[in-house]
Amino acid sequence: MSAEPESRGRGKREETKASNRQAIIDAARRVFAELGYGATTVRDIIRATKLASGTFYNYFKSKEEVFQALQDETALRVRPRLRAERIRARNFEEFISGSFRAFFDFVKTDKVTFATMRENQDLENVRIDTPEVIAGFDELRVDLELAIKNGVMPDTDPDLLMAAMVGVAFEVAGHLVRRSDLTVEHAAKFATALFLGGVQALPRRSEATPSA
Amino acid sequence: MSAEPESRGRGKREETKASNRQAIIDAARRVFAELGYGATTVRDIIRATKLASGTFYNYFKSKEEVFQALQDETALRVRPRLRAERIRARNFEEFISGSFRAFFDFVKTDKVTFATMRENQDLENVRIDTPEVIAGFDELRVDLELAIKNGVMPDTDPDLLMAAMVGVAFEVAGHLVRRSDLTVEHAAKFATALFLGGVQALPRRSEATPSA
DNA sequence: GTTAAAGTTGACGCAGCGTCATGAATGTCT
DNA sequence: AGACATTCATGACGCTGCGTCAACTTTAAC
Repeated sequence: MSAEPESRGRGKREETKASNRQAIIDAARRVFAELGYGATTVRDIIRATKLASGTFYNYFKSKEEVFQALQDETALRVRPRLRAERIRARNFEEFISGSFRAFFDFVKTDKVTFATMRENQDLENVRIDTPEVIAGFDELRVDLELAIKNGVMPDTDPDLLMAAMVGVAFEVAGHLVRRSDLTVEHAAKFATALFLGGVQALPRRSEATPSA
Repeated sequence: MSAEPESRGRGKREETKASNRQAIIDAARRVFAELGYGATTVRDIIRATKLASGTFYNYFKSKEEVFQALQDETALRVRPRLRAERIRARNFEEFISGSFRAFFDFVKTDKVTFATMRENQDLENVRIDTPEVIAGFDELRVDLELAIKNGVMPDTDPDLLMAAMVGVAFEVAGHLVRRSDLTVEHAAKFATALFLGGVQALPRRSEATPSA
């Protein structure tokens, strides 16, 4: 009666704590997907689990917080892919096209997650502003700044460029999910071409920005 | 005891109907701005009015629906401006730059509306998918298709181009609201340059798309 | 002035919210 | 091993918002 298969030496306490938390997150994912974020109640989530209602609040303050946890899980899966693409890139073109391709690829294969993440059957949506997601955006901006410093890219406003890439990525991804005739390949080519062609024409910081 | 100042010959019935509806919408605008969309309840809205709770449901099905009405009011103000800019445009450059400038201009002068529209103090956001807004997007797409037909623009996927413009517009607008050092002028120049430069490089439909 | 239609009102039943006293399970110390 | 302390699950509780509906009031029609 020894040698538990569970990860080494964690006390039973931590054990169930982790498993309860995960149970709630998993239930939440299922319920959000089924009812949509707006229509889901904390009670719906906890009912989809073996736990009692009070227990929910030992782990999360609200359904928003569970949703954030889901977002973070997702971002945690996507970020490394994007990172890898960008590190692998040997020039600016690969940097851009790799990023878009990786993101669109994720979106297409993981439609459900993206759909739940982006919009629900109602009009309710949730801002994608969890720490993990913000960190992902920041990573992109830092890399853009690096590209500028290395002279691979014109010295333009990296904030705006990041915003533009994010905007295009998400909005095009929306079409990618909805339109069946649209391939990842095509979407990525489109976005890449737009930015490669456009970046050269962007206003340089020395010209237009008043300073900070 | 005659000659009411109110618009001609409308019965008293229609009169109060319109005024009640507007009272609810106005109250909603105030309350959303104060509490944020997520935290606001139908009761909060109706309490900010002289009406009884039941009356709310004679005019709207839910707070979502009032919000949509607000969105539509906003879109109704923005659309004509965008339309005007595009009609005035004598070439593709003016088409693009006019659109962005008009939109950013609206956003900057009407920060509150845009902020309430886009995000609330919580993480909650609402999808901007009301009929009026969609119609605005469609208008843009139709104009893009026209530009393609006229040979002013390469024959690329107008859906994706529209998505890209919308994505950039909204995401950059977000920065415009937050960053005080960012001018409408700069943001518009940025977005315009990106698209003018980028569009030329976009994949043509004859090359890449398999068809419909 | 009478009657019909339309619209307003607030009380009602129902459901979800977040809390908290209770008790069970786990860890600790001797 | 047993006794005590700690941590945590539980579900009932009070509260608030939801959407409905029967009763009433106001306007329109004749």
